[in-house]
Amino acid sequence: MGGVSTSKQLPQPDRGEIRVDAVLQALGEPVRLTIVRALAGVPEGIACGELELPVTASTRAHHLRTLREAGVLTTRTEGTRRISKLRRDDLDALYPGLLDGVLAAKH
Amino acid sequence: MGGVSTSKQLPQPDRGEIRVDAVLQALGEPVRLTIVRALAGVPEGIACGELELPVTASTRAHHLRTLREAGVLTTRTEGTRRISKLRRDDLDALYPGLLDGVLAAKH
DNA sequence: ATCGTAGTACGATCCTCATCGAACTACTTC
DNA sequence: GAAGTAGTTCGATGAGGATCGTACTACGAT
Repeated sequence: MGGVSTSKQLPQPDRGEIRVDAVLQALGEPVRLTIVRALAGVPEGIACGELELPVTASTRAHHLRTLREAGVLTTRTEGTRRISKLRRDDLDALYPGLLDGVLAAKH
Repeated sequence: MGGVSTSKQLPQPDRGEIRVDAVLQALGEPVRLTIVRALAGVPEGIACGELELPVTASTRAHHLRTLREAGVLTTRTEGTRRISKLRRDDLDALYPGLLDGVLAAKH
């Protein structure tokens, strides 16, 4: 087939639409916090399948959707893969220090 | 009676026992976030009754307990009143920037 | 002791949400 | 097209928790 590399951005809130309630609620769930910690170490993003989590694929998809709709991460479709990465710039601009503070936590 | 002013500290986790999951989950609830915002402006603490919230007294007590057990605030009994204040020092030490980031949020 | 005030504890109800399995979509390869 | 792979969506289930009213405790004042 043609060398057209499809790449679509999944729906997500603009920076101005992000609500701190939603962000905190999204981060306040162990599995999702694990995802955020994993993404924090890989600026270029991670495919869903690479994430090692103690839940099934459908639950993982659910958590990624929750994080995306809260404005915590962004997801881009590349072929059959979906690459997610943290919206560091937006979060740091809206809530300076929040993400770093969370990631500084030992346990 | 004698001029003995009773003053008791309600049970709360030590700094080392505070878990980031619990803190984020506690903050990720609109009413509780309102409480935290109110406390942030009054370093000396606020009595439960002073808080103006769209919930009944029992629900307010429930949220204050949740915040206390998560390590977000501390409560001291003074006579018949219970004064709550943010555990700023502990939170800033554990998660530097987190609280400030949350409080920086516009809405 | 009695009453009033401040706040908590308990039990019930209702709603949100984390989880799973199964069915489905989208892309790639053969 | 058929098969395979990556990931989502849907429906059901079960657990957690936000809320309320009522009963209760603790302290202060009369």
